[in-house]
Amino acid sequence: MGKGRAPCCAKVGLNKGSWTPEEDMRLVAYIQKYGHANWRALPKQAGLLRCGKSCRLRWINYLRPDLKRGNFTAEEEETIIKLHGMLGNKWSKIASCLPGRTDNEIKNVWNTHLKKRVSPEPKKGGGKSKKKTTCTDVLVPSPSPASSTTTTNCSIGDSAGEQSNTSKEEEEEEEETAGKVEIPMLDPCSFDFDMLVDPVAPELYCPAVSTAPTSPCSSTSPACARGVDALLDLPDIDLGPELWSIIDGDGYGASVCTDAPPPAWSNAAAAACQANATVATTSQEEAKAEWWLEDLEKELGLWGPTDDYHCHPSGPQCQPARVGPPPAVVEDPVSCYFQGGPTPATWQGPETPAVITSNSMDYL
DNA sequence: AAGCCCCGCAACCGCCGTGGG
DNA sequence: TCCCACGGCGGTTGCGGGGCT
Repeated sequence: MGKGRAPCCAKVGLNKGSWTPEEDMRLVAYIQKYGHANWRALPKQAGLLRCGKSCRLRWINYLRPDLKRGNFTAEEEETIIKLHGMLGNKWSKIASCLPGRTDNEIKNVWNTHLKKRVSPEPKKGGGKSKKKTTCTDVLVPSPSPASSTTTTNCSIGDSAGEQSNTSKEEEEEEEETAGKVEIPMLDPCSFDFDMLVDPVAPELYCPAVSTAPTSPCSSTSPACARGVDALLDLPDIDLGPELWSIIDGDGYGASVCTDAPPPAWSNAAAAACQANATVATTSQEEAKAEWWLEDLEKELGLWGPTDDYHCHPSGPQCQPARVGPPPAVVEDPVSCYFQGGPTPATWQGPETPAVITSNSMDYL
């Protein structure tokens, strides 16, 4: 199949390389409002000079609100090693076992140091050892019950949680990867990995709209975040000062679900969106959406002083922006976002974003 | 202090599988 | 049944950061 396949997009004139904060904001804003039903059409509709694939990758690997940032925990490493032993380079499958982690991230981690750990290679050139905080060095601050439980639940061996630096354990891991050791608690032959929640699956963002996976109007997605409407007067919006003012709260409170969905939407998606309009506007949801958006804005450098982090001065709701307990200490909001951040972590809403809660691992 | 070199990560590239017309 | 478009996946690359000499 795949005959006569045309390029995914006309690549002439498209931006390549690193994404700019502007592009990120556009992409996020667009997806928040319209979802990502059609990646190919998305960049055009969003006013991005990017390939659809590039947008998808950027969203999946970097901009998704449920991403867990920070170093891999020992448990996660353990899981990766074991799953890799069973599945091989099925990064997406492995990623489905590690909530908040992307296949790309896992692939990188594997190629950079887990592979060496499993099958150590002689260090070349005398081994210039760069200071490298191993994944076991720093535990990802996971303020959320969700993120804290997921890794635990996903652990397969009973050694989970232990530092796996001893040579003995390395040997064991090697044996396991060679298939010589029985894998407790999980039989890859009988286990249906497809049952796992795909971290990339749209329904993660729209769990309440099963018939419209890419509908942005999920009650758990940040879809109804403030400012999105205005921001998304795309593709003609000019990312000038007015945009930032919009982002800063001028458009706050508008529910995207009250808007007519884009033509690309299916009727079901549109209906679901409309149906959810009333549901998706609870204060908690708004707060969550704002929480996430604020974090993203912060990350993108669109906000100024860090003390504005939780309470933007121009925001009309400078009060209870966040429902969950405010991060005890927010020394660095950016790193906060990327490490524990806007994930549902601090979210206390009834439907803990589903995303990839520990329930996802119940299949194990 | 400066240059070199290595490592990690983000992003790109190309192929594959699937679904629709 | 064939063709096409699209999303997804895995491999690879290149740049930037940071440690070492």
